[in-house]
Amino acid sequence: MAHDQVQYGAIRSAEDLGKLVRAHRKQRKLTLETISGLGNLSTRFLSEFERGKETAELGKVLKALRTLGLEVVIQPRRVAVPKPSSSHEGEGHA
Amino acid sequence: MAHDQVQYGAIRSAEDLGKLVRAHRKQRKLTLETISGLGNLSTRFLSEFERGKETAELGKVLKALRTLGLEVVIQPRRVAVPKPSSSHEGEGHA
DNA sequence: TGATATTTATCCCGTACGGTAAATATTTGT
DNA sequence: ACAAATATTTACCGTACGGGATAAATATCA
Repeated sequence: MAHDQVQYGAIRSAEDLGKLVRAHRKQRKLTLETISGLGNLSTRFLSEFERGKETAELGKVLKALRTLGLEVVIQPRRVAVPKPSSSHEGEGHA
Repeated sequence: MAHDQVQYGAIRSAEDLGKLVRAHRKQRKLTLETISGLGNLSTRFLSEFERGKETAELGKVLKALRTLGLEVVIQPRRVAVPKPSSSHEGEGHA
């Protein structure tokens, strides 16, 4: 699989966030080093963050998101919408 | 002023996030201790987080948000929309 | 004012994170 | 497919701080 479509949307965990970020970055063909330079963040941090590090620091996470052109929106949780239809989601664990 | 309306929406900084969270919690008349119990988070952490601690850990931040019934949405940054009109925004620092 | 909520201080263990270089993994060209 | 080029991960080390428990100090509310 080369490039699935990035699934922007609600985040439940650090892992979710990391995966989304990595997908977004890859899609734009940017390297960790590039982001590192643009955002003044270490590649080490970025690497761990994208792999779902729970203990990544908030400030750096926000900076990484901004650097990548991503926006964080907070809103009252919506009542889980059913789901249109797709075959291979990737929900995984309950 | 007792309770302004909580401004859900885009987050730019840890401070923004903390303020939003605190406003949301207050609006629901919940105490730090209550959230602490529900989310298994220390009141110390919650207090610092709501006051904008940049170094708060991502995992705990997400947990706090969930516990408060808030949802995090990530999306490509929208091109800054003009602004309808209001008097006292609170932009502040450049 | 009394009750309730939030902040601060103290003690302390565990680890985030920045360089840097080496080890791996992934991508690309032919 | 294979090798070369490029990207990502991992190991080391040391400094610095996160955050848990708990109690005392403040602040806020009714």
